[in-house]
Amino acid sequence: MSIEVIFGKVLRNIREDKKLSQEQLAHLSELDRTYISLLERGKRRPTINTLIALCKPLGLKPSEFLGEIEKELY
Amino acid sequence: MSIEVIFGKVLRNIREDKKLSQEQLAHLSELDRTYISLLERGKRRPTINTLIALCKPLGLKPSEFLGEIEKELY
DNA sequence: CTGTGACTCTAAGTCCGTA
DNA sequence: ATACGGACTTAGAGTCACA
Repeated sequence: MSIEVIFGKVLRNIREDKKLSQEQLAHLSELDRTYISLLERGKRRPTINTLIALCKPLGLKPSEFLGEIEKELY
Repeated sequence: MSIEVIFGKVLRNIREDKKLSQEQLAHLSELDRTYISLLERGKRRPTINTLIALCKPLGLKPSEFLGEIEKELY
């Protein structure tokens, strides 16, 4: 599975765990609502800056987020 | 300090620890030599795909790489 | 071996909307 | 609340010649 699809699945899992809507996460991370949707569906490859912006309101470290992705990669 | 500048410093540190030239790392990660240079000077914000491509030949996990960045951020 | 400017092309990311 | 599409602006991907 591609990196971006795995990224999207991890993002969705974490977001739903935190009981946040895409709209709420978009507002908190200062990103667009439709862009969060694109990311979760594996349609975009975020920059590390975007990753860090997303992690802040989700309450976990970027390294922890990537750790989740690595579980699927290797 | 901006994320991309920190990223560049971390990348350079790790690369030099591994005794690799930019040219060697470029070849191993299948990226362009001048692009490595841009990254190390903080002129680009890499996607997570680029980060993962760089980590493979450097022999560390992307999450470990981001851990180094977090040390400077927080 | 590396920095840099210039360049093209592609994708990131936004904003409007509809269902 | 989310998926999806179109149109759009900005910035990264990727390369080259030259210092």
